[in-house]
Amino acid sequence: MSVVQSVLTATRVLERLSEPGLVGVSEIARDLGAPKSSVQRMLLTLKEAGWAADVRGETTRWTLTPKMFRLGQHHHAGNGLRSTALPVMEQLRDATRETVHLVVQRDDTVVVVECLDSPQAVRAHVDPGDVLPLHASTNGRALLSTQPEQVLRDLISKGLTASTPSTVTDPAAFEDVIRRARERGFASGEGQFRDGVHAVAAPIVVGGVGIASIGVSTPAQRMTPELEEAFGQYVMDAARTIAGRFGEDL
Amino acid sequence: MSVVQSVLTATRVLERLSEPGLVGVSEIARDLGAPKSSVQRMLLTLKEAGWAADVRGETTRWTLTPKMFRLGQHHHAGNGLRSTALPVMEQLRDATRETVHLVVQRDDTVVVVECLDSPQAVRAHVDPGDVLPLHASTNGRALLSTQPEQVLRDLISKGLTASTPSTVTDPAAFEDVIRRARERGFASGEGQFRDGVHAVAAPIVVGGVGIASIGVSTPAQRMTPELEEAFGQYVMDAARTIAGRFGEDL
DNA sequence: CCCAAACGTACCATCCTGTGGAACGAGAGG
DNA sequence: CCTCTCGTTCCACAGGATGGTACGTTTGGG
Repeated sequence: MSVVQSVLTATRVLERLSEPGLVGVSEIARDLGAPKSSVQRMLLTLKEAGWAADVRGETTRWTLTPKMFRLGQHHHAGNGLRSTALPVMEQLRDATRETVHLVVQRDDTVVVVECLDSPQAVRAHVDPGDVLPLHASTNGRALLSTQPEQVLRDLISKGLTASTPSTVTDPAAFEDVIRRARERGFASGEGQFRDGVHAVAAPIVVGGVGIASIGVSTPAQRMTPELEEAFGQYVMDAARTIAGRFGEDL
Repeated sequence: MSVVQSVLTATRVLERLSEPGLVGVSEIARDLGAPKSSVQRMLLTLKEAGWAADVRGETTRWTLTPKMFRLGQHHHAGNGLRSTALPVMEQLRDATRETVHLVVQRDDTVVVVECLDSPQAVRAHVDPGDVLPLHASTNGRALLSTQPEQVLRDLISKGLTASTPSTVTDPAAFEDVIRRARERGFASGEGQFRDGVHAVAAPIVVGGVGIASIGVSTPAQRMTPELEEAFGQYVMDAARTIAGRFGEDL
């Protein structure tokens, strides 16, 4: 089995970098028993790829960027989480008799991980793998509501494109939407991404980080303020349950 | 700036793998615009290095191992956590007037991330970077108490080596120690790693995973059962505070 | 005060390693 | 039966990765 040597080296460097504290080129080289120049090149490469960052002081030290953390969380969210979430999603679907979906964030979008269809004839649906805009999907807003103000501002400054005539694109109005979601603990919206669909969603928060979101979608005509509130409680419960169970499998 | 090409490819493959769902060689190759054979070799390499795993069914699919998640957590714990923990550690030191330290786990050991010395003349001390055995340090036991039984059994089956005459090495006795720590919410021990040092420690649990441990070490002669109980409450409070604040920085 | 050692960085000839096209066997589907 | 796609293997070539070496600084011991 032939294997790419430099990648093996790269992984060893990454492992070393994951250790607490900042390290210099020479120290890594010593630990790995590799030539300094090779390690130096490796670090520059990893920096280029966005995995390592150099902290330039009197002497250059290296550390990992949050990329590893993000990718790890992201993967875990999409895979480990799916099996954890499924039973809860089934409960939620049976309780609401509406379509239930689970999404994770990817950059400025959300990716649908799983979708359980409502048993009713008229129902909302998205396919696993579908990509929705972060700002124009209820699940995306639920995720946004867990994130620092700065992230929100960055997103807004990129411009909020409309997916339907109802999509909220005004910065101030959008901030209100997110603020409301923070207060209630769940997000809600009608026709933001697709006309005629009303959704309610809550973020799944693990370790203070919103790693995924679970939501319920209904045809807009079936939705009432009372139902919205009730579904809100349901999705929050479901999100908490999933978050609680999640992470027990290392 | 010269850069290792293959590593750039590797990172692109890893990023693709972090997406939810399993993927095949061809799909990755298509997404990346790279030759199938290159991707295939890359995947074998990543498997060899422990980052990717192949799920062999009728058609081979690939996914990430938990390695990325673990390294990411580990790094975050050692760095992001340090700044989060410092103020809490200072409080804890001032409240107890004893040495306070923060450790993270690495395999079957714990690594000291930070140590704030007691203001008293006679005091315990460890240096940041010091490596202690998981089973013979109170912080290690605190971490162990958060982990599945299987991990505990694995550790015991490797044999518990004694660091001092007092180190608990008997499997049954050790299981009792961990069980006690689970019940109380913190671990306590005297002279397990160094004679004359009595420590109390609580795990910092984020998302169900014990990512670090915070402890108080005193010279054994200063310790009393009442103090142990009081310090236990202190470290648990500190651990909870840190866990709560942690993770808010993406 | 100077020398030695350790740091991060840069260069470059050599050689080895990664490349990617091509081909294979196996299934799936029409 | 043919075709398309899957994962997998092979190999000659070429170009990139290698690591010894050297340089400019900074530290700290003598």
